[in-house]
Amino acid sequence: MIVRQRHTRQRAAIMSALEAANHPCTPEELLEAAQVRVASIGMATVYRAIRDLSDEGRLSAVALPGAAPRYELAGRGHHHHFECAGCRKVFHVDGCPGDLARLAPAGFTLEGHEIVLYGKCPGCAASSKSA
Amino acid sequence: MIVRQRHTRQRAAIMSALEAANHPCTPEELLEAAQVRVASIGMATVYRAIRDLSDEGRLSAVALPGAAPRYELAGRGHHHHFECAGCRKVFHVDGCPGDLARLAPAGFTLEGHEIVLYGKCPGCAASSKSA
DNA sequence: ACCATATTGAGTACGCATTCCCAATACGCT
DNA sequence: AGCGTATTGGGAATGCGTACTCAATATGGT
Repeated sequence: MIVRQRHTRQRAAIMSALEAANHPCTPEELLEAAQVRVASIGMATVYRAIRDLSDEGRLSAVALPGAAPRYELAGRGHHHHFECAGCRKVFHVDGCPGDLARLAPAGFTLEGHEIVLYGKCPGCAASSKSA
Repeated sequence: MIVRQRHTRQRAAIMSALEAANHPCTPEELLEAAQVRVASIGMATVYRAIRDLSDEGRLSAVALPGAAPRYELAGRGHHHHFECAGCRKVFHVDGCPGDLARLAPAGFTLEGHEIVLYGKCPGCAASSKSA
């Protein structure tokens, strides 16, 4: 018989870190969050988990302009992201303006789109006021 | 007297390559295009020109998700971009849906946004049909 | 509990884009 | 034309994110 994949504390720690965070995380963020549960966990394990979980379709990558990719739980449906200019954290945005096809120049076939909002998250907006 | 900056064939070649291309270019693209005019030009010069011209405000960087930054002539006003899934070239998109503030979650301050369209440019749409 | 083997952790290696280094060269003011 | 100096070219060096190596360990079916 072929053993495909084992359930390890490390992978569980990474998945629950991602669930708890509720926002797309960098590998670095995942490492720190997972270390709370499994102190000895290393970067290589985080990257392997990201690769394997992505292959299984349980994780999806979020590419952002000029930033390292983040990872979020898959199955959230079409949505976009908000990057805070203060803490650089990335949050989910549930709406979509739709109807972007009219923006595409003539002759271009539109297959998809990405929208990224920039600004301050509630925490950073508050601290920049008090500063 | 302080000599600030000299006009060199290299910098002129890079600027005119950018004007001729009429789309945001990678440093690599700029190198190749500039080599048509100044055969001996090297990457270091391209990167220096990008830095200096950006500092002067004549060039602006275009960051795209999961792709190396492109550079375009500054002063084009608010616009977005279209990345071809075939040739990976990036094109200008002149419209903007506007009114993205309502997408931002409650408590978030919106300061800017980026929209990237994906699909096929006219050339790649044609070649994928014939293939 | 045993054992075959998938997984881990730490360091090392890698790929890529970008910058540095420095002697040779080109610019442009006089 | 002469000269001081900014610029060039190209190879080497850097920084960063990510993948590999391999001995030690943990997992889970029996």
